[in-house]
Amino acid sequence: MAWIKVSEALASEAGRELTVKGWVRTRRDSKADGGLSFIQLHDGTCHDPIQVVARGDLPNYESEIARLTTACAIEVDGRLVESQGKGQAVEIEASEIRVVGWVEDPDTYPVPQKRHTFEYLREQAHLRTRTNTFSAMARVRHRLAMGIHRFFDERGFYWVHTPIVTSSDAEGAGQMFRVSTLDLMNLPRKGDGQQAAGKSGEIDFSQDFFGRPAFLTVSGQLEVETYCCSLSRVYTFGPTFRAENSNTARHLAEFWMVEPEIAFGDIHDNARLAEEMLKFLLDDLLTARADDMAFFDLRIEKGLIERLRHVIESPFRVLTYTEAIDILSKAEASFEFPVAWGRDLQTEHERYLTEEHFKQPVTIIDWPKEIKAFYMRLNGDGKTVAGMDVLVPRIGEIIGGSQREERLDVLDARIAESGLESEGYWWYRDLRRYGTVPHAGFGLGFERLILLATGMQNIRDVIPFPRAPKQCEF
RNA sequence: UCCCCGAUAGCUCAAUUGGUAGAGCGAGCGGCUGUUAACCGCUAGGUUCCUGGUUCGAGUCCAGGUCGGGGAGCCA
Repeated sequence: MAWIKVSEALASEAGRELTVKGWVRTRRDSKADGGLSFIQLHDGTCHDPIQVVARGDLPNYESEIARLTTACAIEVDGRLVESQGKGQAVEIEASEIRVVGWVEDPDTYPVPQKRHTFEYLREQAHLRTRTNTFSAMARVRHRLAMGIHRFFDERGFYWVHTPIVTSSDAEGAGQMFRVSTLDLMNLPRKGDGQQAAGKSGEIDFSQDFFGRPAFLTVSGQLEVETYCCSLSRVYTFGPTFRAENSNTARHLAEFWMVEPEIAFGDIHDNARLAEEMLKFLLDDLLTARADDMAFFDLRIEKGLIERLRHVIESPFRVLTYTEAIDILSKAEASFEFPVAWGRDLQTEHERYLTEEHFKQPVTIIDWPKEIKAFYMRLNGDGKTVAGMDVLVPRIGEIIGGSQREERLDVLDARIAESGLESEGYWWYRDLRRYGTVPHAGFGLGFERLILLATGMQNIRDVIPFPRAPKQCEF
């Protein structure tokens, strides 16, 4: 008999002989018809389990089948039949059930079939994917990741594998994780040839693995710009690391980021690309994972699907920072932090704009240069730069991007203003020396996209093994 | 990093002024039923987060720590 996925079995016509393999969700027994058991079997290929009917006359019924508990792994041979009961169209009439793996102690199995808090399941990250929510999350995450590749591939973008280990500190913004093979108990010091613990003086990184300080990347942007200035349309998609001691439901120390970069494009092309991408991804997800999305809509956030459709169907509101400040200063809401031109927007301001004033995603462009990174293109007014933040309800900032400064003299001035050393950016400056071109790009926090798409509240629940301050189990 | 809250059975939570630690869910056994968030009965299950202190007596009060949650900052 052909071994098929549960998803395929559920979509098949009755009468088919088949084999399915998976894990028991529940077993219910009945004394009817000489005894039988109903087993809900799940293999992760779709949201719904399939019901297996095991008759009492199966040879191992008393010895094994009647002792199956949640999470036992089994193989089932049988025939797909129309279900006599309500709740499912088809079920499997088992002709043979083989137990592959038992659960050693059902009483202490960490994830029995009952409600659990997400906080508890986080401590059981190796088992939580056996629950409805986390298997749905895994399928949604996969679909969104594949959607990102498909979206860009269909539009002629090349996926560039920017390095994880880097010596440049991208924006000088985020705290970085150091990568080193030096002996922490005996660090080499500058000054003389002798190495001795406790000696004063700076650490001599020339003796480190790379011969210089190295870190985990906080962004692939600077590197991907080099490919953009040759391949025209590129993107990175990979893990990113921030050593910030931030403990919130929206931050991770290790997260995945999508960073497209387009040549011969400006801030408006950039904003359009961001909007088109988000809409494509959400629309594709609602179609391809309708089963899981219905679950999130029912159990995680009521009205989720309707809200996502609203995001897909209504144009994003694009406005300048100056306009945003104007709206906020006229707002009747009372803010904890003051609203004034030149100050960064606080979370409460972002939420007001996207949740209360516009009630849809908002793209804010043209920010004061003092509060944005050095590489953002200086506008004609000399006061603002072509930066861009996309804000969405409930999440806040989901995308941050900009048109890049392509003029070498302006870039050098901005590097100097920002107090950075221009030497480290020699290769970044070279892009402006040899065939410079207007270009733009943005970074999308992949896990924040998943929060938006699923209605989940905590970012640690939309990545398989979350890494955060004091959290690196598994 | 800052502010607030919390930690008691496998899980979620009770426990009055400091005085014998309980329930629901889950689990095991039995009953009933083409069951499906099943239902009914019985049973088992505890170093009350850690260290120290106050007290005749601490789950409860005090100090320090660890971990978790909510909010903020920073950001994606």
